[in-house]
Amino acid sequence: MKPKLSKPRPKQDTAQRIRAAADELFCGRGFAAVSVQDIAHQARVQKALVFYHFGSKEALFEQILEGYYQAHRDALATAYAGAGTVRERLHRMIDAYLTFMADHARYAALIQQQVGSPETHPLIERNLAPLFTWIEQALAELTPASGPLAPRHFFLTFSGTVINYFTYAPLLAPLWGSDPTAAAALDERRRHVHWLVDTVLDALTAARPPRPRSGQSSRG
Amino acid sequence: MKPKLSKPRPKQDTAQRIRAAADELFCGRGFAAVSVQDIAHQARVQKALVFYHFGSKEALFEQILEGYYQAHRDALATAYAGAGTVRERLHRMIDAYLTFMADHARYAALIQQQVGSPETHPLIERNLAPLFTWIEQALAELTPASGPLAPRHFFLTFSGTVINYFTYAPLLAPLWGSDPTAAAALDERRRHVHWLVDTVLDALTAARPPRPRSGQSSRG
DNA sequence: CTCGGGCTTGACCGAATGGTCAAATAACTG
DNA sequence: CAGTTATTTGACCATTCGGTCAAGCCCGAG
Repeated sequence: MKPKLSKPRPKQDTAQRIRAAADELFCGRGFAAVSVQDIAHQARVQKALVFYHFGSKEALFEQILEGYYQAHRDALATAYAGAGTVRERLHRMIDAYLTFMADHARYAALIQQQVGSPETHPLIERNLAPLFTWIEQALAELTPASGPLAPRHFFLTFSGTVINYFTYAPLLAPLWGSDPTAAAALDERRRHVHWLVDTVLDALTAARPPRPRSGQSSRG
Repeated sequence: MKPKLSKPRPKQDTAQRIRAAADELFCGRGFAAVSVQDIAHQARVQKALVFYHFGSKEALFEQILEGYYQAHRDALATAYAGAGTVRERLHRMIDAYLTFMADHARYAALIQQQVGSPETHPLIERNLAPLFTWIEQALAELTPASGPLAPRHFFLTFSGTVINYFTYAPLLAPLWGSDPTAAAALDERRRHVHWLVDTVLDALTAARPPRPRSGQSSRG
C-alpha cells in the first residue's frame, strides 16, 4: 500500500521551490544580476541547499533554460506535426508560439537576454536549430529557396513579430494605458499575426504559380 | 596662435577610452555581468578613473545607453521627417533603422537585455515613446485606428522584423554557415523588409477605399 | 621658478559574491 | 531499536564587487 515508489521524498519540493524562485528571478533580472542568496531567500531556503541540489548557479540556470527551451520546442513541434495544408500548419505554429509566450511571459525576456552571451550559445543553438529547420521545410514549397523571400527571412520575421510583442510588453503598458498581455490584447495580437501570415502567403502564391510541381527553384 | 581653447586637455581621450570599453563590454555581456575592473582593464586605465570621470558604474551605463538611444532616435527622425508619401517615408525609416542597427551591431543586444530591467524603464520609455508616436501618425491614414490592424501592431511587427535579425545574428551565423551581418546578407534582409512593407501596405490599401476621407474606423 | 587645479595612481574599505564543509537532523530500511 | 542515507543547517572561505581617499603627477598661468 505504498502510494509512492522507493523515493517518496516528502521534502522533494525543496528543489522545485528553488527552481521556481530561480526561474522568476532569472527571467526578471537576467543571470548575472541575480545572486544565489536572492534565489535562496525567495525560495525561503538555506543558500547551501541551492548548491546541494543543483551544484552551481550556472547549472541551475542551464537547467531552467533547458526546460524552457524543451517545452517551447515541444509545443511548436506538436503544432507543426498535425495534418493540414502548409498554411494551416503555419497558423497552428503561430498560435502555439503565441500561447506559449503568453503562458510563460518572462521566457521572452530570458532568451533575449541570453542570446547575447556566448557561453550559452550551444544551448540555444541546439534548441533553435530544429525550429529553423521546420520553418524552412514548411515554407520551402511556397517561397524561393534563396534571396529576400527565402524561408529564413520569414522565420526571422514571424518569430520577431511574435516575440517582440512580449519583449516590449512591459514597456508598452504605460504607453498604451492597458496591459498588452491581457487576454483581449493578446487575442488582438493573435489576429494581427494571422492576418500577416495570410497576407504574406497570399502575396507569395500570387507571385508564382500555385504549384511549381518541380521543387527545384532556379533562383531569381 | 593657440589651436585649442582654454581647456586643451591633452589626455581628454581617457574618458572616451573608458566610454568605448564600457560600450563594448556592456553590449556584449550586459550591465550586471561587467565589472568596473573589466572596463578599466579594457580601457588600459586605472579603475578609480572610471569613477572620477563618470561618478558611478550606473551613471556610465546610462550615459552610454542615452547616447545610443539619442542617435537611434535622431536617425529615425531624420528619415521620417523628409518629404514624400507615407509609403516612401516608411521605407526610408526602415532603411534608417536597418542601417543604424548594422552600424551599431551590439545595440540590439543591449536594449533587448535592458528592456527587462525595471530601473531603466523610464529611460527606455522616454526614447521609445516618440518612435511609437511617429509610426502611429504615419500609419494612421492607412490602417484602422484600432483592432488587429491598428498602427501599434505594425509598429511592433516592423520593429521586431528589423531588430530580431540582429538579435539572432550571432546565433544564426553557424546555422547559416555565413555571417548575417555581412554586407550582402544585410542587403538581402533589407530587401526582405521592404518587400514586407510593400506587401502589407498593398493589402491594407486594397482592403479599404484608397482614401476613406473620414479617419474614423468603425472597428470590425 | 612657484603656484594651483585638473588628472592619475595605488592602496584601501565594507559588503556581497559563488562556493565549501562538518556537523546536525530527518527519513527510510532492516 | 540501530544503521544508513538523504537532506538541511549555519558558519566559513577566498575573491571580487562598487566605491573612496590621500597623495602624487602634469600641466599651463603668473
